[in-house]
Amino acid sequence: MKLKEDFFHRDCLEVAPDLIGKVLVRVLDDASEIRVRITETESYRGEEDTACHASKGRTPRTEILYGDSGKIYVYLCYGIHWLMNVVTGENEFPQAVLFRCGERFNGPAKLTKALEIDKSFNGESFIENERIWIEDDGYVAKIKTAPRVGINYATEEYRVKQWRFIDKNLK
DNA sequence: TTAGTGATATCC
DNA sequence: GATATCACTAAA
Repeated sequence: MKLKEDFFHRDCLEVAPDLIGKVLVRVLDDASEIRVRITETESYRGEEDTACHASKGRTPRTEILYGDSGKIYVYLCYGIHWLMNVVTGENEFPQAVLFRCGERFNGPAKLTKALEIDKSFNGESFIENERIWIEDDGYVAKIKTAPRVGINYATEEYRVKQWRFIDKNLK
């Protein structure tokens, strides 16, 4: 069953753990299909979250975070790596969930590389998309939380937040 | 531990 | 126009 907009139209702190165990389906240009179970996500929530890209205000890049839930936010990190997020929650409230890790893949950039994600996906949606979507196959994950990683620039208050979600059954 | 890489934001 | 920054990876 494909996830609909309802699923994404909630607070990212609800969506992120719910995405654990879901299946990310990607159809490549040659029509081959890749299915990856999501094992790790992180929430980035609001302008007051100093780890969130939107914390410095609304810019052309972060504009999408203020937009419709279910949209894909892809951005280039360190000049090499594409990281993929999905926008969640209400319009005008910038928040997103980062896909950090999937089954067989450790690391957000390996994930996007394997799935051949690039900036052409930025602004696309997971809802009613022919190239990429997310399915619920009934698998129920055991969720464990942890502090987010790679956000040393954030303030102490937000560095310690347990906004990283991992499937305890794997790892 | 460090180099590589390039879009973005921020400073002229 | 210039430069500092960055939610990473691979090689050593």
